[in-house]
Amino acid sequence: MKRKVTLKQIARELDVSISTVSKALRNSKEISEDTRDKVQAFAKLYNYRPNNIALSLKNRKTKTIGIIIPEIVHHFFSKVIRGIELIANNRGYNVIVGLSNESFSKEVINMEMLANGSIDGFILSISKETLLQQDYHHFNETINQGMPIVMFDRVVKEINCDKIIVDDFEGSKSAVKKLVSTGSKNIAIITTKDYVSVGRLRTQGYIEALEENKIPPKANLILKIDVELDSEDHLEELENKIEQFIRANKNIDGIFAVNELYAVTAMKVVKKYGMRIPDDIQIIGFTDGVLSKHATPSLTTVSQHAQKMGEKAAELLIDRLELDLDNEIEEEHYQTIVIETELIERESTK
Amino acid sequence: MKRKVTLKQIARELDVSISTVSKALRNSKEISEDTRDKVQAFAKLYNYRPNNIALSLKNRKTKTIGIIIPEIVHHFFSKVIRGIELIANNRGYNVIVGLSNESFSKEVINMEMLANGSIDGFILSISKETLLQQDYHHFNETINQGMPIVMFDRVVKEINCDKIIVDDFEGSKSAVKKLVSTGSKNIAIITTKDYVSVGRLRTQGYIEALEENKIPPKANLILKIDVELDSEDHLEELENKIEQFIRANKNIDGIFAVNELYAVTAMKVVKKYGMRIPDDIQIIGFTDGVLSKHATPSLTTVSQHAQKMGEKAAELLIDRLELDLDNEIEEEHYQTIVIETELIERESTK
DNA sequence: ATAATTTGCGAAAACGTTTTCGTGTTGAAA
DNA sequence: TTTCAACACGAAAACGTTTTCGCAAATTAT
Repeated sequence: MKRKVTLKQIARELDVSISTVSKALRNSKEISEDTRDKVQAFAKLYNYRPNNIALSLKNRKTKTIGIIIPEIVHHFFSKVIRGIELIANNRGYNVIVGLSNESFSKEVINMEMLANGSIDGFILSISKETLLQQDYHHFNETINQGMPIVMFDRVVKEINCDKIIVDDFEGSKSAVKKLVSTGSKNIAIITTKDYVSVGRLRTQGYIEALEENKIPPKANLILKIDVELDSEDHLEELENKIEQFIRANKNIDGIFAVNELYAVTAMKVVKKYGMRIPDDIQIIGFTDGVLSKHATPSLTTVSQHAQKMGEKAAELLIDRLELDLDNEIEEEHYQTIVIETELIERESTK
Repeated sequence: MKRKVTLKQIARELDVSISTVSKALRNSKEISEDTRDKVQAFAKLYNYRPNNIALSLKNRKTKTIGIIIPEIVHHFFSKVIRGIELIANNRGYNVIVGLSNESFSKEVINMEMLANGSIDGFILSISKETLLQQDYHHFNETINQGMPIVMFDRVVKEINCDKIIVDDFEGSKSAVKKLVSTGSKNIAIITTKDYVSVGRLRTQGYIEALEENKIPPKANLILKIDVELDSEDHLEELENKIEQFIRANKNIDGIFAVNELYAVTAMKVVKKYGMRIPDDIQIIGFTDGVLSKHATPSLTTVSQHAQKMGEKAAELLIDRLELDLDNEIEEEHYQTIVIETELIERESTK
């Protein structure tokens, strides 16, 4: 087992100084051709690679991006990561992932762990618990220490930073409009409680779409699910809630669900009651995940372009990181980029 | 914007030496109670946190694990990551993720990037292209440099390292046995080409289960899919292949598919042909992902306990990392841990 | 009062780089 | 022959830690 070779070892072996080795490897003109060749040959032979940690310390930047997300076993988030990783890698950055697991304290701890020099900046989506408690001090502290943050999807207006969001409002509106235009009269929405910003926005889009079509929204057609039921362990309970809801409103002929899970669960219930999709009832979901694509019938859905969100987030962050280097004048101009949604029509709508 | 405070700054501010500050913060007995309190108060006030990079350089370990996987938008892999992250975090490690995207060169580049000091060890699953080319030099080089590797799921016997695998052979055998015992006579398998080790093993399990039940395996009931068709872009082609296969073998009354995608696609085709599941034909998949759970009918499947695989991998790696510290005697005793599979029975079987 | 010990702290090295500055040697110009 | 520039290289600082060692002052033991 040969350990990694360092400049010092090469220097000793070749009987020159460390600085000479370093310069020779970087093709400095200061070094004679002779020594340069000799050093480079030796370095190649022993497969020398500069130590990243030492470079990070010296340069005071790590070329690493920290990602904090609530959950990784999730089509949307993993697609975002893929987008981030793609861009990051192309631009010479690595990606380090922390999971908050929807918990406030894990989010804080994870961020503190990474903020102490391990990374150059964050890309994150806020945990539900944090949104609920509305405690954002850790974001501000991080930013105040000069570490940029880019938030995506679950963002919050209280924090001043770059943001990538999906147009939840318009996306949801277009989905509901589609239901209206294809003949649904009693359109229900299955959404989250309001403190989840994306849920709230999608609910608003639903209401506005109805109003624009002169359909008065009815409170009993709005089902707000508690986020606790989102996890895979509470599938049954979720199903029960939706079943009750549908049984209590037999006249529903269109459902807009704010995520995939709600949509497929609704579909299951609807099928159980013998209603035909899309003839008797149309369904549209949000997030173009693997469930929508492979459901039977396949699910019409609002695509969020998750991967593009990740790519944009990475670009924004890296741009800011590399801009900070030159312009030490802090360009405190934060952007919020809206990624357009797209209605992907499949079999669950007419 | 206040930059992160360092020992040096605290020292200057309090008019003591850097070493005094360092010792005071670590509650060294060398330092008087007076100075200790003073330093600690000051550090707390300015929210001092030691710089991870400096620590990494000094200690020559980063407390970071590198993960290389072929694809992150994949239920199995993201569950593994979740398991790794869980254990890693509990034991004070971070996790840095690289994606090979099933490509040999990206795998090599990613590993080289991380191996230069950024991480203490690897957890990885080999890309299909690497398996195809059978070029494993990068693994050996990494190991030779004293950086431990733990492989999971897609492993290879040529490399000497810790491994976590699923019992593909037994898992597949038990699935096929289940089909036999519930009355299927003509059982087909939809699998991958043989160079994907897990595909090969599952095919072997299928054959052995048949033989143990005195059913002669028939070549025409074995469909080997080219991995190129696995991506989401080739769904149609995959579906066509499976459709042809089923049409050519109308007597099939049981299907064992070596992954979720093949299983749900087969299900789709079967339903299209008006066959009832499980009455006319039973289906079992492999990998307990979100598709199996939410398919209609829900899919009986062989669960691989992906999260547990990740946890075990992380434990194995960290154990070795922390053992190396004390015992500089290299305990070159590598383990291969087999995670038992579990047949999760749902609606697609009798 | 002297010797021995303890106490409290600082200097410096080390981890692996890059880079600035200084310096001795060489060759050419004066 | 003297003067100067070019050349080729080394020493040292810096990034932020931890830790070993040394040393003066204070305290205790003789």
